[in-house]
Amino acid sequence: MTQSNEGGSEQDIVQRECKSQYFSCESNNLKLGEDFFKQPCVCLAKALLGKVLVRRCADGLELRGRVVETEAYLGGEDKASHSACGKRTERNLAMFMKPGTIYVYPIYGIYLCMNISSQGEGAAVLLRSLEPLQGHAVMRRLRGARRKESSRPLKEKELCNGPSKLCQALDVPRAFDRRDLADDPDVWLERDPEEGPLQEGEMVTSTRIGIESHGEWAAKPLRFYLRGHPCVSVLDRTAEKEAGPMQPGGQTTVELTTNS
DNA sequence: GGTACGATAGGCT
DNA sequence: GCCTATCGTACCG
Repeated sequence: MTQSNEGGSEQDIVQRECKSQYFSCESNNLKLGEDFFKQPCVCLAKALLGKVLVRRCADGLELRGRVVETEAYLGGEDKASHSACGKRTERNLAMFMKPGTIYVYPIYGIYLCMNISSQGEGAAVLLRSLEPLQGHAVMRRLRGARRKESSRPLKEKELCNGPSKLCQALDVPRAFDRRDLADDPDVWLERDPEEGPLQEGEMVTSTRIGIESHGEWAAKPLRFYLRGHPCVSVLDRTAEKEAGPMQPGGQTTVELTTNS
């Protein structure tokens, strides 16, 4: 039995979300072009925070999620990068393509991760988590596909709070590898019309996740997330303390609509 | 609520 | 044999 606060079938929910005045489907003026991606890896990783990833599905339905956590993989001397020491393979070729190129790779056999090529040889930004904005019902179905039917329902903040979860929730396939995020009908990035520039203290800088085996590069401050945001995958309380007290109004306040 | 653990799976090198 | 994860479960406060 599926249950929703708003009631109605999945189709109803989809219709309602699509009609939301907040999400105009004619939002070309919000779309980020190639110039946005043409910046150094760390700058792009920070600039992506607060931007909105849009996925237009085959049936025309649009799914949206706000980027709340990223990691920079620099290439070259960055030992944790797939492109460390300039290593170029069939798998990671997208990292060396023009800024804005999508790099999708499979991990642990069953999952995918989505990156965006930046300026810099072999450099790319990993998208680690999103705040679901539009298409929750579809995201929930996509995320539930691989879970046991008996398992507890996912909370809204759990739909996209991990690099492979967001690929599942937004139906990002391996076939998106090497496609251009600045010029693709199925997937793109938008500015959030409601969001101003990041306030001081609103971003946390931390270490990257899951790369413990890479020695000193595991300790580099190359992960960035929106402070206090419920959809961040892994919190770093130490880094948050070192960043000092939260500015008044500096905390990211988010109202998630269901099952929070 | 959180944290920690083992099991999982397939492609890449 | 390693991997930029995730899930279900157990256990703790």
